[in-house]
Amino acid sequence: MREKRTGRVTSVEVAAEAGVSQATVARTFSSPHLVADASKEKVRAAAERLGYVPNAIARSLKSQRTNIVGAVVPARSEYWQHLVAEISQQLAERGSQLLLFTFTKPSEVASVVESLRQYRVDGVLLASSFIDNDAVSVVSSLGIPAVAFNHPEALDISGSVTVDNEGGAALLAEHLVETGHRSVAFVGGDSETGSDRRRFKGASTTLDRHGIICPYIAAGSFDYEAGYNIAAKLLDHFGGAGALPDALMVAGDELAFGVIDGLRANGVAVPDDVSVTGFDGLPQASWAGFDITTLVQPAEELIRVALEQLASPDGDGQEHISVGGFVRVGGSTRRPGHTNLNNAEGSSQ
Amino acid sequence: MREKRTGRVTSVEVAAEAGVSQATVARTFSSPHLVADASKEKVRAAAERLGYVPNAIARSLKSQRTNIVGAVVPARSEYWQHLVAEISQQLAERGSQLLLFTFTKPSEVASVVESLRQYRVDGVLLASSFIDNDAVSVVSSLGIPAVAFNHPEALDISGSVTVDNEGGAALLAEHLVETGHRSVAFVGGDSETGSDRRRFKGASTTLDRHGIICPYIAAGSFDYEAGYNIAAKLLDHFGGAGALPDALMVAGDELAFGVIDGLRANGVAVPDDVSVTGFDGLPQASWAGFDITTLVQPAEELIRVALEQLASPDGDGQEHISVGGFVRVGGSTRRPGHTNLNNAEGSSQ
DNA sequence: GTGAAAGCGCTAACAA
DNA sequence: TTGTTAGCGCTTTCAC
Repeated sequence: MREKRTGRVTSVEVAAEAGVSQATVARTFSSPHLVADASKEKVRAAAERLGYVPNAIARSLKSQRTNIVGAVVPARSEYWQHLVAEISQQLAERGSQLLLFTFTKPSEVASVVESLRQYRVDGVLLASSFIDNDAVSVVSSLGIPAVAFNHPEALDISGSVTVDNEGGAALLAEHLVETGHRSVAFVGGDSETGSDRRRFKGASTTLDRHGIICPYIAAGSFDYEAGYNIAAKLLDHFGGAGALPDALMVAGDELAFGVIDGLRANGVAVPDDVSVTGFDGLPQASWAGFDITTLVQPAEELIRVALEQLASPDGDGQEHISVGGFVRVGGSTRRPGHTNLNNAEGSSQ
Repeated sequence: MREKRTGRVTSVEVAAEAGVSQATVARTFSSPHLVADASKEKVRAAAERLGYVPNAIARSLKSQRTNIVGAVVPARSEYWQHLVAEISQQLAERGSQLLLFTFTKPSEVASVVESLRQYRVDGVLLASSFIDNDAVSVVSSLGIPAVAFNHPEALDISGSVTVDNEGGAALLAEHLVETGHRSVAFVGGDSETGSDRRRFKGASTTLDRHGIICPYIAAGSFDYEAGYNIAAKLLDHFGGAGALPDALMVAGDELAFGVIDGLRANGVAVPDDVSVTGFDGLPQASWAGFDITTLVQPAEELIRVALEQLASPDGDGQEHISVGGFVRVGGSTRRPGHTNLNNAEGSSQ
């Protein structure tokens, strides 16, 4: 018959039970090295008997550190779901907790920020491709360290960590050129976002250097639906499957999934009629059904760098870090030697 | 030149600035109806001027409510990523925050529980198909309300909310029978989990009633990889594509994605050679590439019920609620009139 | 309607 | 090494 009075056991009660002062109990749990082994033993035993657990809320109030990091991310994004898993894991390793906020419309971000302030989180990770600069500046004006993810525009507002969008897109473009693609179009997500612009820039600049002009076509957003819907329009635009460019560079993996499915639904073969590349390196990108050539963002490293920036002696760490990704070659793009390039005769339809 | 001293403005300072007592400031933010309009006005203005935000940590310490709900979920699961988005949204509507914990191995759950205790969350949502009863009982012995998700076995330990696994699988089985399928095999995920067992039970019982014996084949886990890998073994087991049953009922959507991709990689056409059903109703299940027939779990309702249970006057709400799902018919199963049933001659390979 | 005062459970000087 | 003593910033009686 243990008498674990569910929940509200305090250090005072443990102290009484153990026959020591409350301070000794506190120290046993927060700085054990300051307590004699004998006392520690008594305290631990008493705590065990009573079912005592230190109250992190009280600790936070006193120490001004919550060990909680907030993250503000879009609710329905394969990319962010992927990152959240990584964030959560790394935070756990560092002994911190993740307070997660999701939004479906950027306008919801404002109220989220309010909660973040109230909870005095130690830092905030912002999915800021989708968050306007106003929100970012509000967050960092709170005095809580913030790091914007994929949003180097946040200059002078907060730190930021970004995959090298421009460089990554350039790598993909190079790969396409090397594998014999001579005409390429870029399918963007949300042209308001920096990621989209930079990826297009990296792609078009590189292709331009090879004498290829790369048009930008907007899908409107980064989700599957948008990709699926743009596929038919793409066919219209180019005048049929036979007239498609050699390759489509799509701004994000999830969007690319939609583009591929949309094309296939319209009888276009990928990669035989057209090669498709993605961007992100999601786990699903490696699934056999898609198996897309994509730029893999080093998620583990990105998050690690971001968390280090949050933890760094506050304020000055206003750095803007860019991390390189690498190309993963999948089956959604043709290899050299592959025939069937549309430019020749037009084999399909 | 506002003088928002980033962060640490307290109600005392606001009180001084507004020329009222600290208590009035506090009331203005926590129970405004107790404060005269005139005072409220002064306080609000002063707060605005100073950039004051109530400290939720202090509030929690005093009020013994954190307005934080914890969720413990597997890190890499499409299903749980889907639910987390929903949980987060609904919590926001209720003015609560989500403290998210992920685990890759069930053994990690223990340490998570420790954090949960320390943070005195108001309640915990447990992804307990993957969590052993020990962990569940530890959580609920904390005195914090817990609700187990898809784990009705948690009887007498905590409340639970579950989709009607057995009934759902039965619906799918009925659908298969109605659409002319005469031989069916069940591909399970983790046979240790209740969801898996119940789904198989619902399927096999129903099929049995129609004179169909349904073998159980274990993929080992619920992820894509497991599904992909089991496909080849399935072919071995049955002796080639032509010998496959009319339909495969797969225990979860993500697993089904893998099975389908694996089958296709082996030259098996879905649904022409074999129909495949899933279970969960993930957004990806509707993607054109898969478009699977599946049992849709009413996520919104499941979460709503779970949160209500957490919020209910504590303790007694030890209910075990089951919510029905519905069949979404996709293109991964054959319709009546469709030819090509293997049983006839064996058309493929 | 408002203020004074007593904590919530802990941490962190400071003494002993 | 341990105990004593202030608070951290808020909520909430209890008077006025």
